[in-house]
Amino acid sequence: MVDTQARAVERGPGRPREARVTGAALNAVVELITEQGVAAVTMDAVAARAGVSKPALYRRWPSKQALIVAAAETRIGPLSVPDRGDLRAELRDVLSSRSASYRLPGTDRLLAELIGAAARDSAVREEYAAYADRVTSETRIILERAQARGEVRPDVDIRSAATLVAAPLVYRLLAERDLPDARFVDNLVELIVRAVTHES
Amino acid sequence: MVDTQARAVERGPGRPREARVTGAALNAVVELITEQGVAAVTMDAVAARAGVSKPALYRRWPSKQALIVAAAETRIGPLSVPDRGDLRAELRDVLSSRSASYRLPGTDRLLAELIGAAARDSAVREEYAAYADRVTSETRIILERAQARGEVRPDVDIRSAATLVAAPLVYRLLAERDLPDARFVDNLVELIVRAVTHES
DNA sequence: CTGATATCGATACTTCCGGTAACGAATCAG
DNA sequence: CTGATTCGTTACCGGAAGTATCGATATCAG
Repeated sequence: MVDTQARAVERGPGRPREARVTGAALNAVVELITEQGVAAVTMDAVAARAGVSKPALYRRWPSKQALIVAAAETRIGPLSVPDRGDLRAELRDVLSSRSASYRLPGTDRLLAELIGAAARDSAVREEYAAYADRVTSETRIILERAQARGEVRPDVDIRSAATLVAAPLVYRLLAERDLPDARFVDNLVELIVRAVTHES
Repeated sequence: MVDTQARAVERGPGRPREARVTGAALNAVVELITEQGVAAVTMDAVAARAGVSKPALYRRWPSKQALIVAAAETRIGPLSVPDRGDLRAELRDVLSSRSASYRLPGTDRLLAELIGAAARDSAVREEYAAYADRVTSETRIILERAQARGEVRPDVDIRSAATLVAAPLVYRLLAERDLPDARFVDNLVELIVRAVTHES
């Protein structure tokens, strides 16, 4: 990840890492988790599926959990949030995009495993926190822009509101064990807009 | 849990289960997870800490994950929701109570492990789904009562709104890695009330 | 071209942990 | 008393995470 890119740039001595290995491994994780569930994701299975040796995996990621975090990031990365000058439209954009990611098969298990891994290992936890922050920052940006425009009431606490926007999709997926569909997104947008703006 | 109570009532032949074992095991799980983290919760460690044998654990819970689910339920069980005739007050009640539970040390790790375990094992998943449903039902009840009173707009979708209420606390705890404090609860209550009622 | 370095795949290994089996002792119902 | 089920103790099995070592290969510095 960061390590890989840095090494690819600085180009120290020795045989360079084969680019094929990294991609194949991340793919294998997603495939295994989608087809057979989290329990099937063993390092041996990932190595076999990717056509790669186990030590090659450990040269790239310090643990299985770190590998899973990296795989998750290929699925649910940060989004770009174009400024459309309209809170409702931007909320609909970001929530629709994210709910589409969440509806991909296997994403629920990937996310659940991510949370579990973060609880286990402190190194993974920090990486996960940074990732989560990156993911939620766009929501915060949308709200801040709208507040600057006067569309969002000045007394609204942006951080609380950002949590209110980001949380329901994940909760619907992981706690309520259901897919966040378009109707749910519509309902959320209306509720949130009413919560943070001056509309009646 | 259910199994234990049923057996304690029907009283079949044979040596009865020692009540001490169940409680000591659940305590040990919470203590271990709080003091040393999830990784320290091995069945051997739980047995040792509880002064109990490993087979005694497996006579009560079919797997380690089931044991953790049971331990979690002792921490974050369902709440009673007295009808106070006022949406804002009832929301404040339920969110304050729940955020107090979440602030107990170790609850974050317990919850994260719960989600991870649900992703791994289908039996645990169903048990967890039932538990989650129990937990969120009170929120739904509050909203339905308020809608019947006319306090909540008739066009509000109760299920979506219930998710909007239940999700932020957990999200703040697990994704944003921060404790849901009283100020956050206040902010949420105001945002949600504005979202679902006729107030401007 | 040469030597140093770091990768590759393959294999074997250690270690830890979840879960089970087998025991004798204890405690109930009938 | 008899049969059933629990208890704790101990030992064991199997799987999976992570490491070590190997010869072979690829790149860089000089």
